[in-house]
Amino acid sequence: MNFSKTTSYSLNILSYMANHSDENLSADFLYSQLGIPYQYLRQVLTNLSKNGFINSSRGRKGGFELARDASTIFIADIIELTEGLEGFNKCVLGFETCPFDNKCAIHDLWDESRNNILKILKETSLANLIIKQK
Amino acid sequence: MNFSKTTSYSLNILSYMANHSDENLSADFLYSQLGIPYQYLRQVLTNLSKNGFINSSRGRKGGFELARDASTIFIADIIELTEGLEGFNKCVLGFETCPFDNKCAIHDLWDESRNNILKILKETSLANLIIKQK
DNA sequence: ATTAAATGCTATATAGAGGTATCATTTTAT
DNA sequence: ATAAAATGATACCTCTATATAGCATTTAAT
Ligand code: SF4
Ligand code: SF4
Repeated sequence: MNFSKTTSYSLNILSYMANHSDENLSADFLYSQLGIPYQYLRQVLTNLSKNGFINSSRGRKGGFELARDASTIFIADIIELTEGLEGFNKCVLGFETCPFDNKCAIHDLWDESRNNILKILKETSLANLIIKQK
Repeated sequence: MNFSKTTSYSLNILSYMANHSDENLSADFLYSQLGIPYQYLRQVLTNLSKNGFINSSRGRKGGFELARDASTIFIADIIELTEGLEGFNKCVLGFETCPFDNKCAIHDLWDESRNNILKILKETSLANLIIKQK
């Protein structure tokens, strides 16, 4: 009942970048700032780059930066990339076909909570996120 | 962002049992009713048995049944056993130490949603769950 | 007593997420 | 030109959740 590490890493990286826009950040530097294992960090950066969240520049003085304005990148977009949002559409009890006649006692309550969360994820951008960052 | 299969299987099994209390259900029969891989089902049943959720009887006509009244077994108890509830206490972005000065824009909203879910899980018993079962 | 039907136990296999290691390529500083 | 500092690409390792297999033990029916 949590996002994957890859998702968390991605959110971590992007929110950091949003707070340091206009700066070109190398994997080496990001490694020193965030606690993400270096080689895995590299892979995540490649993934974010290939999918249009960040731009990369090679060679000495190369690095990464946000590809678009932080206000246009939403948390849900990132999660969609890293692990998908399908989980939010599944039965909480994990049933493929619901065995209950109408609905079980938990169905609607769960649905509501889940929709609340989805709403948050879809409406919160990286720009919203960093407003109060140190 | 979902419960583990083991959690879902456990919930599946126990809610079925709650709806068939007083009946002694064999692994073989449960296998025919629920879609859980047989050998894994056996392991999950053993786990539930060892942890006091169900009682087992061996030999011919053996099987499993709820160890206590369905109204005393809460969803949260089951999840606590199978995967723990620690996930509900973690930062949504997966940060070990929060990099934000006060809170990020998502913190409180997330907290609220998460508490709602926890509340549901803690207040809903197997008895509540099956009220409308087929 | 014997057999069949059940759980108890435990070893092993599989798949996927997470993590590591290397070499190739590009760019900049000297 | 050469070396250094960076990303691109890819192969492999490891760990855990999930799944499979088989033998041991218990109980009930005959
Ligand atoms: S009613 Fe309950 S069991 Fe059925 S799909 Fe909804 S949450 Fe799942
Ligand atoms: S403020 Fe945001 S980043 Fe910090 S702990 Fe809360 S959710 Fe995580």
